[in-house]
Amino acid sequence: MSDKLDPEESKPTGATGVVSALRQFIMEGRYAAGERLAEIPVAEALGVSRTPVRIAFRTLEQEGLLQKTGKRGFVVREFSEADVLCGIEVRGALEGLAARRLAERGLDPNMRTLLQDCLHEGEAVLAAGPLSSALIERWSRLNERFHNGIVQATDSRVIGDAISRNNHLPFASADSIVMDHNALDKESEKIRLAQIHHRLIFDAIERGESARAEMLMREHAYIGLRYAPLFGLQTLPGQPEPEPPAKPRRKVKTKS
Amino acid sequence: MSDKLDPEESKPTGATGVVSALRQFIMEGRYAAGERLAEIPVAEALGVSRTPVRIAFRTLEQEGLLQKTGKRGFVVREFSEADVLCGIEVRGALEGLAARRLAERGLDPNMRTLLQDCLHEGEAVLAAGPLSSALIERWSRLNERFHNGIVQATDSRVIGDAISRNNHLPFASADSIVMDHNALDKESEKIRLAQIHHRLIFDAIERGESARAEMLMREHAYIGLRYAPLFGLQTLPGQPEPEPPAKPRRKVKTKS
DNA sequence: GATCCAATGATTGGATCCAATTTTGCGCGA
DNA sequence: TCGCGCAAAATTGGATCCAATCATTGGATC
Repeated sequence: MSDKLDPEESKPTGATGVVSALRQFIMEGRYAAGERLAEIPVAEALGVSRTPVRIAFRTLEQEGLLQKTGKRGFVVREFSEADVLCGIEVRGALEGLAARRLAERGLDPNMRTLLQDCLHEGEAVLAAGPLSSALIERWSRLNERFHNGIVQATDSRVIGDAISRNNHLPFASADSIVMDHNALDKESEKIRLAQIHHRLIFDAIERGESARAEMLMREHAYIGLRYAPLFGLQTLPGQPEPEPPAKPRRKVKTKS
Repeated sequence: MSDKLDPEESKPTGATGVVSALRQFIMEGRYAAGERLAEIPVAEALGVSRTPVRIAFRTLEQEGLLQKTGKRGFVVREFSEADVLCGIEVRGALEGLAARRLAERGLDPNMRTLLQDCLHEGEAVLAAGPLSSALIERWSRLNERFHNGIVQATDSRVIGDAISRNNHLPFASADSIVMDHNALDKESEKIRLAQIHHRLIFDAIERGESARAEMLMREHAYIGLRYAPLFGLQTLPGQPEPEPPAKPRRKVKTKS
């Protein structure tokens, strides 16, 4: 409750609290990419002892946000544009796998109604007039339920765990689609398209069209990145590069 | 050096040593699936203090080998047959993604020679007469180099990290193909087929046939599991189930 | 006899202390 | 002036100690 955004006063509760506090600090840029993190300063900044910080460092290393540097210490990992694309493609591959399996094994009634609820909720959001922050919040929740639902409908936690770990990367989660609250009209187009994707994915799953379900889900993952230029949106909030039109950068031709 | 398999005498060096020791204990079944692990007994068994054990528990939890139980303590996670299949499919999806990207972006000369070396080495292993444990070891190494090479040729560590994390599951790594040292003739057939897969994958990558490279890599992942009955081998070493011939277990039909 | 409450034991989480290793800084010599 | 080496400080890893919380068992009461 008290670990919101107080500068130096928030004592995170427990080691998990330290992990989430550090995650937040890294995402906010308070610990810049490439910066070295030592245990003692971080412990003092958070008002805890070194022990939970040490555990948190290892956890964040496994999550991929920190990186061992040489023999001693950790640095905040920096992510390139290629990393962002890879993270999104990994999510597409894994969620696509889940969708395919679901299409092959069939949808149980509970999951069917859950997904349909998400579709109806999506229609409601789109019908509710011009996009607002509250509507984005509603969309975000239903989007999360839709994606989580498909993943959890798998009969094993293995895929879900892999997706969760990938989602620890700050840009790779399905919830990081809508960003620009200043271009709501353009974001609205993106949500409209995402809703169409959801309908098509549900439809393909229900019909048992597993290959189509997989491919639609993989394409759906690109919606936050590759679709942005379609609507006059920037790819990444911080970086102004709108997308080089065509990069035929094949490094080496097959020597025939 | 000293942490091999001495019952109660091996002091693992460092926290990472504790992690690998526990991993080994879990794989060997010394800590059975579902068994609860407490810090103090494990620390005493390993001859270290509780601190590295605590860190190791968190690490193994992230890796998926341990699981929080209620409010207190960890249990060794148990994996179903569905989990095994999922782990293999996840690897196929991710390595397939890597192969596709590699086919699309082109192969740089170093990687090309590395992969070709693996192919030549594979031919040499197959030409070296009847399969032996030493040859299996050679195959295992080249197989690892081949798979790692394709993954690391990606221009981002994100896919490789995801695969590494998946490979922490004891059954999901590409190196867990060959198991049965008592049916070497049959395993030899599997290696022969895997070598063909490798050649085809390399060929598809080199020709830029990205979709084909991806699909071949995904299929290749099944070789340890789905291909076993083809050669009269058991699917899993411990479990005698050779594969139910056909399971049309679609749970719910689409109500048309 | 059963159920609920309390007390004690067990176990985990955090803090501090100690040792080991690495890094940095300063001085001396070439 | 540059490089090498030694020493000191900083930082990390491990061990132990203390507090807090959860579980189990025993007793008492209904």
